[in-house]
Amino acid sequence: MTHGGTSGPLSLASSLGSRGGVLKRQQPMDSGDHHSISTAIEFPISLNPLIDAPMVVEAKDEVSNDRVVATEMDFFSGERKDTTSLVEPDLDLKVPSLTRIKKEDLTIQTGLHLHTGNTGSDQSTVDDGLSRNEDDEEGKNELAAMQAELARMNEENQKLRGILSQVTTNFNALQMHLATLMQQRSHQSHETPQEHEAMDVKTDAKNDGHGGVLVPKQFMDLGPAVNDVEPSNSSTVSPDRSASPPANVEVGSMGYDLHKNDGRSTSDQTWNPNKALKLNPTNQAQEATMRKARVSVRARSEAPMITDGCQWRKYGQKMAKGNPCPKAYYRCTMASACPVRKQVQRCADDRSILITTYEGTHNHPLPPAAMAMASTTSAAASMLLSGSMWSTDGLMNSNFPARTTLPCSSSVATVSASAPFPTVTLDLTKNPNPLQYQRPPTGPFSVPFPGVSPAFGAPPQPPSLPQLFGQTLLQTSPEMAATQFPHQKTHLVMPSPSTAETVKAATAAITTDPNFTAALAAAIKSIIGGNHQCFNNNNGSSNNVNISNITPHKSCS
DNA sequence: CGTTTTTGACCCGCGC
DNA sequence: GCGCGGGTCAAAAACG
Repeated sequence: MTHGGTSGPLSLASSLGSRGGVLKRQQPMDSGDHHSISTAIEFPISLNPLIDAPMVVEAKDEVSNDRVVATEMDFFSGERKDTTSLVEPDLDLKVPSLTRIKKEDLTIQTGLHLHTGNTGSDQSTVDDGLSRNEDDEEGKNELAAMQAELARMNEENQKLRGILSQVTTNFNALQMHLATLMQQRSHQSHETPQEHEAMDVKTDAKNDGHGGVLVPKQFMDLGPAVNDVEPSNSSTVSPDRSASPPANVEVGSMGYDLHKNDGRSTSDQTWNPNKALKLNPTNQAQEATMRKARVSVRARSEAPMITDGCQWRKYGQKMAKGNPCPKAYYRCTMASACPVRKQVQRCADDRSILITTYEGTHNHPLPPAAMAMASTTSAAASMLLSGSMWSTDGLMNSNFPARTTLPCSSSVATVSASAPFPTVTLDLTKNPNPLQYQRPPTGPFSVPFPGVSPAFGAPPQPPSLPQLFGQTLLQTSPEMAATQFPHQKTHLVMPSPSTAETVKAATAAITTDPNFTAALAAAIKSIIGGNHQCFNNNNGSSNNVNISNITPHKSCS
């Protein structure tokens, strides 16, 4: 199970601040017959209502580092199965079932010295009255110490209850909010279909279990839910790739073939866009266009494929007309029936440029390293959605030139009406002033970034999409726009390079910079947001990418 | 032995 | 209707 939830783990750090770190308290270990017991209670808070994992309170023997006791808490029932009564008999923690507990968010360690009863062979050799009296004295002192410790533990438990109460309150508030949204959705069910779709996106974005990425329900809400009708041969899915989509993720008619059963591997069994389209003929054109919405990434890479954090299976290869390099077709295998595909092809004019085109939206939780792609597809959806605004400006019409720049003064984007599919092209191969993107003193290749390979900077390591796009959230509905402007093609092109080396360095630098991802996302959104704003350097960032001098480029076939 | 890749065949949309 | 090209399927081969 991947942790996450739309809002991510609820940090309890602030609520613990008043304790000044007391929650993480540990007494020094004793030697001999005293074992230091530390109890760690770990709290990850997930808002995913599908997750109902019990909290586990563990007590560890820090001498042997073995787990000696474990307490399992069922938050729903409040039931506790434990052997930790010696440590804290009054522990009575209740957390709603929708709350999940995890390590990183809260660690409560309590040191407790317990007499094991095994005094050791050397101690057993002492057998005079004085020693017994001393032992009695020691025993009383130890008992008093234990009682004091228990009292202190009780006090700490009170504080823990307070924390959990706060967690519960937060959860209830979020649950109320969700219920409100659902209620609003039901109230709007009588409104126009477009409004309904928009509501779907909003609601699902909060409830998709995508580990913080709000992925629009692109291509997913046009058919039966996957938990209503499962593929008949799902048992053939391999274990590591058979992770079912979240139960509330609807895998619609878009490519989900519920009838095919030829014993082939998962994706082959379940994906058949042609059959899927036939399931709902009235939406054929719309769905076809939707699925064709694409995000294309141009990046210099010697590697055969960009590292984007997802698992892919190659299902085809074709020689494309006008390009001596074959085009490879990949399908996401991180979950069964994931509709996401990508095409990888080298540029005919510059073989060092790798063109990766993504299509679709994942129907499963994504690892942090893979969130960028989902964000990218969402960004593409935003682009397409904003096409309506271009349309109102008169940009999108039958006389639209094959390649046109947006009216922004700096040629922010080019739009191609010749493209068969709505495609957003991000060109990361060009850069006029690479030095500005380097990050002294650590340099461009040592920037820590979640999900980024440490070896990223070492050529010929391919750039990774997490570095390229970060984890930006773009919450839009792609359906309408994709159908409205099926021939829309937008290019975001970095300015021209000076040398190959500087371009490589710049690419590596900007793509390792989280600020770049934010800047890029903001740029995309500003383009498509219809306000036609030029990209500005973000004052708050030292490594923002200046993409204001975007120029059209010669696209590779 | 299960999974992935390869690769020729097939399907479909589009233009003529 | 036919041919072309893009995209996908699926059997076989390769791989680990």
